[in-house]
Amino acid sequence: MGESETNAERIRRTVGVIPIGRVSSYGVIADLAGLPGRARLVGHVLRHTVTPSLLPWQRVLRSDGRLAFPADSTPARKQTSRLQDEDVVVINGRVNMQRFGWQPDLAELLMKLGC
DNA sequence: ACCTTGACATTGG
DNA sequence: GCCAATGCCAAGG
Repeated sequence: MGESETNAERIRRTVGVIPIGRVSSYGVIADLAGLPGRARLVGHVLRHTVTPSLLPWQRVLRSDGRLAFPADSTPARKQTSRLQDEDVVVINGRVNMQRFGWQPDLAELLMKLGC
């Protein structure tokens, strides 16, 4: 029968495509996953993902480049650490999207997603 | 089934 | 740049 892939699965798959050393945003991931306007769902899915270590969740930021976690919270520090490990510069809980922001060509993404 | 909470985005003051 | 209002909708209570 038809596609039985859940929204959560599509979102996790899309997040997994963000290259090392680059970052994206909740809104962009939602769009690329075929769920326009549902950025909040992306955050929800990441928050409830049981195996976060298998996903590059640290590369997903707010549209303005700020981390979604409260500044100086434990998760924020962990995310910052993981980003710096891949040479992404984080200053004041924020990444320069102009420099590290990444957004694939839609056709290219669909290829990678196996469509 | 209703209400509140969120790892959000966009627009308008 | 900051704040409020809206739209969004799955999960938890």
